[in-house]
Amino acid sequence: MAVSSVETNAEAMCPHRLVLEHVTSRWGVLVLIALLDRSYRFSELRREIGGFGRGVSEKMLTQTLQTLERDGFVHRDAKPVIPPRVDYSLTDLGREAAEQVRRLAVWTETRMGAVQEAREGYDARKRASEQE
Amino acid sequence: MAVSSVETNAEAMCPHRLVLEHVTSRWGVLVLIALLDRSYRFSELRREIGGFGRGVSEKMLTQTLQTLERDGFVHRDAKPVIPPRVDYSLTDLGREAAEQVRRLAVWTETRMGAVQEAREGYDARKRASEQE
DNA sequence: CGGCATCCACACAGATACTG
DNA sequence: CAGTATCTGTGTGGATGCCG
Repeated sequence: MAVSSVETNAEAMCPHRLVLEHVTSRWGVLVLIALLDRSYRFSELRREIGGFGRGVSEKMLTQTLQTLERDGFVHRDAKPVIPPRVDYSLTDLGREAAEQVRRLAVWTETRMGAVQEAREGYDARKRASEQE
Repeated sequence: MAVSSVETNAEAMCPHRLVLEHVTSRWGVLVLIALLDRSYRFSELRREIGGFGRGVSEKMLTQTLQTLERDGFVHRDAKPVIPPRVDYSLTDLGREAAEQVRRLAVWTETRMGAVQEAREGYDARKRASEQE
């Protein structure tokens, strides 16, 4: 069973581009950054990531974690207890990736002002040309 | 008109997370990296990105470029000639982002071996547990 | 609790056809 | 050439039910 059909189709692509897509995927980014702080349990992680606005669905988080685990970025520690307890953490490989991703995220935050400004200019120019 | 409805819905999110999604989006990543080398024309960029496997659809490239332009990462230079000629290049802001993204892409390439290894282990363990 | 399987709705990606 | 408009397949994600 393939993780998802989009990947099955893309199996012919250069493999590193696929890994890059996993790391930069919508939820992959957030999972990696969260796990950089500490290990998380499944539901904990879900709350952390979806702490505001829209959250991850259970299905998407599962899928994201499985993909990242398969690529060797995330370690899954399932403890055979009742009730079940599963902890997710970064591997060394995953930590390297996560640090790069976090750097990008931090940069984004510091540059938000410039982005906002650019958007206002863009929108203004667009409005002006529409009602000429 | 919003760029896309997913963004309209996410308008309530922390804005920097949206920008991060633009930068790390499927085609955004590739566009930024390509433009780091030099400026490209529309079709040129399309060929460069889809040079193998699957490419970008015209629509998605348009959409990606418009989003990145609005965020102030990409500069669009449309020359009023026949036939039309439009050149895309990075702004200073976009160059900063693109360099981060490229670093991540390069890291991914150098680490492909480890990822492949991790995957084989994962798949082997999975097969073993399935047919127990 | 931490999943997996299924169904369903819908947004999005992509192909196609068309325009300035 | 560089788009826009439109249509359709598919991926995404919610809801639900079930299991270890």
